[in-house]
Amino acid sequence: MTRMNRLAPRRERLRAATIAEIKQTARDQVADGGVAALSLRGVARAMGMTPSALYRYFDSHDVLINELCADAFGSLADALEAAYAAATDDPDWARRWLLLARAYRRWAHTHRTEYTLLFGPRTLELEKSDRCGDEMHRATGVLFRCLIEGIAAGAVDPSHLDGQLRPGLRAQLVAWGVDEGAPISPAGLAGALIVWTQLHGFLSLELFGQLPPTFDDFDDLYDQQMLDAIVRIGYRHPIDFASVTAPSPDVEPVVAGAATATPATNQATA
Amino acid sequence: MTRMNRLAPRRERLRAATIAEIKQTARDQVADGGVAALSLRGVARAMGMTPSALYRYFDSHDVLINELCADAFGSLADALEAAYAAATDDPDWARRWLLLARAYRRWAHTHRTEYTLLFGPRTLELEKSDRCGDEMHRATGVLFRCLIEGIAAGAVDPSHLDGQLRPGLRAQLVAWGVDEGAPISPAGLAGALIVWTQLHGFLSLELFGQLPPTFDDFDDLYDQQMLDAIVRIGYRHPIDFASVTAPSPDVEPVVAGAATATPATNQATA
DNA sequence: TCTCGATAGCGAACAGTGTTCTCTCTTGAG
DNA sequence: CTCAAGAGAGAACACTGTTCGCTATCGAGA
Repeated sequence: MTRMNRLAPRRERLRAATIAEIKQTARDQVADGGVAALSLRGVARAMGMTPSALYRYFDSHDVLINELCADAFGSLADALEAAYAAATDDPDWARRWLLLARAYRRWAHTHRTEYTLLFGPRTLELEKSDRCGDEMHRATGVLFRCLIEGIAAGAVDPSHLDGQLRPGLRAQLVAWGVDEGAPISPAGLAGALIVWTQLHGFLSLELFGQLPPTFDDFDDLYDQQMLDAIVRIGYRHPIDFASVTAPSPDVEPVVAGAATATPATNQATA
Repeated sequence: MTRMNRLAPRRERLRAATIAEIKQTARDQVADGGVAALSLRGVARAMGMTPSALYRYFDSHDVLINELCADAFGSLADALEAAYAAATDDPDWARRWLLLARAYRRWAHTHRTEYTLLFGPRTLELEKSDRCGDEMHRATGVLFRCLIEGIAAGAVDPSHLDGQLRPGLRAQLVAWGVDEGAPISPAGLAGALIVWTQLHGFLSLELFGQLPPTFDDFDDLYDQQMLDAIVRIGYRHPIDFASVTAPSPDVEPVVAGAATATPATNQATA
């Protein structure tokens, strides 16, 4: 352990670089052809390696995929955190929410293959406390944080949902809130779940091609649903749907600029 | 062509039976192990056949899967149509909607593997006007019919959504309505899309294990979201959330009794 | 009743896959 | 300078989808 601090990392750096290259090659392979087209032999071939050599870095085909999932969730979480951070100075909470929701959708669009990887059916069981689950939790956490802050700041008042909660459901919500350490009423949690469900449902339908095919553009429909959703859970101020959606939705550099924030995950956004 | 009407079908009957057996065996194989576990060789092995013999009935592995998807959509559509038909005598439209929504969820639960098959990412491109797409359209059609009838009957008044529709979005909605032949306002279509998105989003999250894991039961949460959704799009009458959800949700035989309606698809529900 | 074309099925083969061995070379630390 | 740890190669095994050629059987027309 003399000057190992400098030299020992040498080998580990090479190893990390190889891992990164494998992952990137795998992502490319997934990009054209879907998850089913990801083959270890193909990755090895593209890298000029032997298939067996890959097993020095990944125990199996499935753990590679799992690792890609975790990276993708991390990338999504980074994008959302950056978008939310960039929007904190906006005094209009509805607009903050819309920017965050748009950031989510933009990530889903620019990382289509990763999105299908994440939100398609889980073919392989990922054990709890996995890195994959942690990163997912981090991503959804940003959404819930935004909603909770809106409620806490008084911009949203979900108390009218109270009457919808049967005793059993209320108890479940309370337990969940305690588990998450979220200082928020059961009605607020129910409202957050409504919005999260709406957002996820829309993107799932859109990206898997199950929205009306006659549409040639779902931007406005998405904005409308995301704003209506917060109205529904008790956003107190009137929203001018025409003006708030006016700024062209595809120029916002919110996500793009944040992709390289943490080097650990920016490979997934390349 | 003498009495071919009687005898020629003999061979075709055998062929149809073999096709049915192949599909059923394939479904079983998918049931434990996911889509990835469906192998033609495995099916052939289980049937005491040669892999190559299967190609007399299905051109390829992907075609088989596509056929299973179409069957599954057909089964879902049957279940929804039966549930909706069974609920038409209920004078309370909200309750009709809830029964239909529950039927959807029950189908998703009892046909978990089919559900993941249908709403996971499309690995293989299904060309338009495919039987798969037709059956899907039939299934979603029931949902939209219910919503449209609620609006037409005056139980739902979505006109407050009108202010949310920017001109471009309104035009798209109108065009879609014309394409579907749905005599309904753009606001009504937007409302129907909101509800459909909410329903799909919930089931997608629930069945793919992305709702809060601390919950031990999502029945009440589902009912709450489905009822809140119709309130949101303008259901005019007050809903007693406590009483309408009171009847135990898992005794309703709506779907089960209807599964054998059409022999063409009941194999998928077996 | 006999014959003939269509059909079902078999068996071998090819190319591809994940995975596991063993064996060799290089590299970095003592 | 030595030597263990790591990286990689290469062969092999069991499996996959798919194709091709062969052989029975079956049903319809003569």
